[in-house]
Amino acid sequence: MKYHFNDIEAKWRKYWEENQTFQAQNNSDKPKYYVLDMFPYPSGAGLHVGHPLGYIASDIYARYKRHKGFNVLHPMGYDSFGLPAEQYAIQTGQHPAITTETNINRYREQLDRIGFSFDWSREVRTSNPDYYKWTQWIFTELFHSWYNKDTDKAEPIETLITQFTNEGNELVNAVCDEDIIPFTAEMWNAYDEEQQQKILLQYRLTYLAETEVNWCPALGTVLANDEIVNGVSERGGHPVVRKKMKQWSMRITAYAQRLLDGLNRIDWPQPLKDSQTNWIGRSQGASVKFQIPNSKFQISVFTTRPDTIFGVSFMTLAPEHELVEKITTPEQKEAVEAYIEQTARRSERERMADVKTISGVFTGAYAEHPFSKEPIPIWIGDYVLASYGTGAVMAVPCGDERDYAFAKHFNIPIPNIFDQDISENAFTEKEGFKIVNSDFLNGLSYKEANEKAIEALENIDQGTGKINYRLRDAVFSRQRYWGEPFPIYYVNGLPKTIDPEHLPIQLPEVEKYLPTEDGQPPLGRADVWTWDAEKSVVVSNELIDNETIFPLELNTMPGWAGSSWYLFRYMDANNEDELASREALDYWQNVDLYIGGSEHATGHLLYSRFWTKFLYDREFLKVDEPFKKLINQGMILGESAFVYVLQPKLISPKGNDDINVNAQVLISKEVYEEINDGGNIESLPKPLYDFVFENVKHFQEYNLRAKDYKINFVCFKTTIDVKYVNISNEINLTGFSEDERYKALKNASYFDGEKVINNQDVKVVREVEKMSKSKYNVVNPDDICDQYGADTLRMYEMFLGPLEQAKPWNMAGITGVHSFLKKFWKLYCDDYGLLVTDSPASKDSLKTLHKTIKKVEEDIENFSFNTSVSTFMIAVNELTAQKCTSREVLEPLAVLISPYAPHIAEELWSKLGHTESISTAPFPEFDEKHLVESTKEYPISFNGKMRFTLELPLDLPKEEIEKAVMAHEKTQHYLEGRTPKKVIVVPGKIVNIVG
RNA sequence: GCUCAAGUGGCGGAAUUGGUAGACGCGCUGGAUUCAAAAUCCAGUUCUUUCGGGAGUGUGGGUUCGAUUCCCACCUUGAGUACCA
Repeated sequence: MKYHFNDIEAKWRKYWEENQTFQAQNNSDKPKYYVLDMFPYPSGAGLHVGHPLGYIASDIYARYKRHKGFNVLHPMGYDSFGLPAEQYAIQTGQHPAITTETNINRYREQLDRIGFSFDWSREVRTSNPDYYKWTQWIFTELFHSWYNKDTDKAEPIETLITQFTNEGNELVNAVCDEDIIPFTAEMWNAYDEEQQQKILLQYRLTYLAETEVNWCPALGTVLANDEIVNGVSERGGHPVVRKKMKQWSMRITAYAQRLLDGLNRIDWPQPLKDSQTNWIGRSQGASVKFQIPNSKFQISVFTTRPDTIFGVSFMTLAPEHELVEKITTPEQKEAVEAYIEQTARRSERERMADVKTISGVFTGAYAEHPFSKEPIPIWIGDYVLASYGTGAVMAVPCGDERDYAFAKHFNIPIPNIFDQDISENAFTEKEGFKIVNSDFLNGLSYKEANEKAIEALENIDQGTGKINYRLRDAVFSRQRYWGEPFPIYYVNGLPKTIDPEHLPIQLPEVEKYLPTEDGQPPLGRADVWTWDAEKSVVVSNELIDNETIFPLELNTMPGWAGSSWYLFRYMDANNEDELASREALDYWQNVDLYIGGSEHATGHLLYSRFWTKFLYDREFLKVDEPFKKLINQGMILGESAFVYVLQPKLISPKGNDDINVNAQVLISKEVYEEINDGGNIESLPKPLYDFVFENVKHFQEYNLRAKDYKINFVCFKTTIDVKYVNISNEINLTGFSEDERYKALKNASYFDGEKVINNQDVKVVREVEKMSKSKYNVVNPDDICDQYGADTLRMYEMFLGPLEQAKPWNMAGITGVHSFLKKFWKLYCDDYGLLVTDSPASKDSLKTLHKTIKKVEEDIENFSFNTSVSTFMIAVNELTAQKCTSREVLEPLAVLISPYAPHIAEELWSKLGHTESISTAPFPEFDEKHLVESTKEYPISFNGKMRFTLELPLDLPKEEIEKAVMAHEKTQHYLEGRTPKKVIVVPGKIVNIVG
């Protein structure tokens, strides 16, 4: 019986599928455990070896938990709405649903080959109407909710209407729009329906608003802040401009504090928590109002340093600030307008890149200091951002570096309110100083002055303590086709939701996936995209009468809509009446272990926490955090392959024509660096020179045009697709024949440093880069499975190093893991059959087994999967040496390894006579008694250096150990005649002789 | 610039509370088997050495009988972030 991994793996994949081995039950006496992977976007490129890394880790954990007696939910699905399918549709006219389906099937085939224990009966796809029905439903729930700051949670909009009806809005403490007009109960009741709806829209958790958005003309859509990197779109790198549009927004800011607080209760990597904390950007301080004398205007600012209020020597407004044009004096008008124009012309990119230049202009206006009543000049400057805080700052040059630089640049006074030196730099510390020159704050510390200043501001009604967040409300509309349609239609321009019983509102057919000519989103092209409010059906656009038949929303939802709640759908994936049943939600609660990449830190992971908290507030869920524990798996990098090429050329006397001579030579990196510049062939090493000269001359004999041309050459580095490179970094040039890209290289020669030789296997130079199709360094897991099997792939991916660490994919070690599995197999059977016997195991074998149980269990609990692979290797090496054939050792060993290498474990398990899947077997129990030793190999150190070991009984007392060591002949040798000053004996550990 | 993480053989990496540095695997060297190769098996493999030893976990200090592990300073690399008032 040989280890035919391909047959074995196919057999067990089939068995698991037919027997639904990994189907989770929604009611069970066992404790529950929910293991989830971040679901993939099914791209056309398929999976590469980097994708399954996290899936393998979570699968090992899920299988381990099953052995440990848990009812495990371990599902998989697809985040199947998204841009690439739509881009492809635009280019080819192919419906995105079709490409998506094809891609999903490819993913599924690839996933299946690796032997994951997913419960596929619960698969979800965000683009499936049965699924997005509930995404739409959650949207309507958000629409019909408001955030009550008094109860600190979301409530149904009805509770707000009741308050309006009874007492108006003055006592309402809600998270809402800023420009709310106060009204009484009488006024509310007198408003017509339309007026009331307009007001309610200012309170809803999802609302329509003119928003300044990041518009990407090239993609024809709005992007979220986290979809923009360095001022260009994350996908495609297209420029992004600011533009005002009517958009759906989500009032995530209502949850800012709770999103922050929740971080303390979840087990996530610190860097991830840090980036959410930064993204939310809480800062505590005060809001201060500065009056502009002789006018009705006042400037409101936010400051984190109210203690420095007496250090204010000017104010700066963002150029976009609405007061700028109102307060600018006639004398300064020209300069101000010129400056505004100048900043508007600068692109976001420029403004970001250029942090050094200080610019600004005086408006001519003055504000009044709230305490000293001194006039304060008001400037504008583009270092103040319109989108943060109030778009205005009180500038304290002695305590803030930007204010300091600005003041220095424009010769504005810098009053010092610290007992510190500020002649060179601003003093920005918050400790180790006393306030001076500050009236009633003199002599106080930061903390004392802060409190006192806020109190004083509140007393004169010029300010109040305030907490500010950097987090903005999330724009929720996308001008896209391939996304969830909004369940919204418009009556007189006011949005109304479609009742839940009529959901889902399915995506309409369109003939093209582009925006319309007049700039409407692609859904503007649909002919049947109108809501009949009486019959509750989508009907043809011609029927719009705005009485019973109304236009539907043309935007679609963003990618994060479907992924914000999918974890709950898996709990009851096929439920047609609810998002998931109450019982399923109560039983599974939330995800115990979530594994995925760190790129979702401020997108998916923040939004899904927000939606979970909302669903919790509205009592659909019993938990308010989606993912209890989260692990970021490190990226697997590709090892791109390169060769250096010398290309001989012929150049016409005038230099206006050149011909590549088909006599390329591959050269080493060293030679390349020497002759890098190209040019005259006289500079080449002799053998190369001869080769080039001979070939070019030969060429010229047959090409009369080139007769007078000058011989020249260029050198370049070129990428070789890794599929042409073998495990020893060699490429076979003849293997190139069918690939257009390498046609020119097919017949290239090779210069080995001494001579030019023909058509040899050449070694490539490797460089570590991100694994991607465009870098030709993608390794497909299917190929590994073909060659070595899924069990080898699984173990090797784990063996590469710690899960969280980024590491390059290097095939060099895979043979070691593969031969380990062969060796493991040989423990159980040889060519003639099963070797396992019922004879009792030796003491040593039991020790090996229990040592392994202990280590593997600890490793899995600590997610240290790489070290358990080594542990298995050691165990197999030892058991092979011990010639162990005992069932009492080999049977538990098969269970131990089954989370890692499930196929081989199942096969051996059935050979051992079991009829049920090994996944039902309990995890072996560790028994300390097999590891108890009677003696210890004591390391004997001299001044901390280990010199030799000495075996002594473990129960030997300290004094006896010392005696035995001192009596040893080697001790005298290492002492070299010295008398030891001290002998440290730690029983069971070590002996150290000092002196 | 700021924040965080990490620096260990030729390579990936191991070392649980401070206690035998380099487990395990790759690669390399030598050997067995073979007509030969693959595969398999055995031995060796941190550096250095006058073969007694000596040095050694990014660098320099410190604490300790003893430091890869703890503390301080610095260097390098990687990741995130970017005028946040």
